[in-house]
Amino acid sequence: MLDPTLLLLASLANGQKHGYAMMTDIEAFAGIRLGAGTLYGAITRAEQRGLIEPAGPAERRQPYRLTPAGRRHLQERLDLLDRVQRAAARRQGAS
Amino acid sequence: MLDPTLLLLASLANGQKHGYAMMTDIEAFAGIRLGAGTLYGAITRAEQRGLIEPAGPAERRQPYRLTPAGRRHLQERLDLLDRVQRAAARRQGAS
DNA sequence: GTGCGATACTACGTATAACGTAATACAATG
DNA sequence: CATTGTATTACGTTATACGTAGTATCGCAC
Repeated sequence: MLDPTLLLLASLANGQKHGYAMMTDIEAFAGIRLGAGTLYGAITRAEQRGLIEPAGPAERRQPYRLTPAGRRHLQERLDLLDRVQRAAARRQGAS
Repeated sequence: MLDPTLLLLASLANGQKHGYAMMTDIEAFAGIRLGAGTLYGAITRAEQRGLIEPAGPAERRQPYRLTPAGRRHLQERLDLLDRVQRAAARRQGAS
């Protein structure tokens, strides 16, 4: 539907969060409930790609924050999203 | 990256097109070049889901058009995209 | 009229990742 | 002290994104 990675990055744009907090946050701001498998999978991959990083050592829960690369990546995605959304909406409206 | 289905529906919002035309159109308006496998796979699935339908019989090339359901689906996606984009952009800007 | 690139689509195989679910554990609340 | 919410890991399945190769037709140049 919508790239979980984007949702995750968007959630962290706000400040650091741990996985479960991202889950509820994403549900609140996007209306999309990511399952555990989807979310934590995406987190692991985003960390491997250097888009997010652990913020402090893990206890019971592991907070993450955006890296500079992650913030750049998010911005690029958002710009693309905006371009596509506008182009498509123009067509929908007009046709 | 961005759901091929959305791109395909957006491309058809403009008027009916066959596969290859969608490919070049999508590249032009979104800057995303979908490979043959991705595009025609998405077309087949979109047709099965009743989002698009063949516009006339196939000769060498098969044009498709949006169904009403497809147009509705596109609109919903675009609304969602817009909401998420705005929410995330606000966070990026502020934070 | 032949060669060649663009058009148009089909048919693969592979890899990834989305998704659901179950399991675990601790924390808080009644 | 039992139940619900928090927080994460583990795992199997399935869908699908993606690339590539193959086929065929078309149009244009030479």
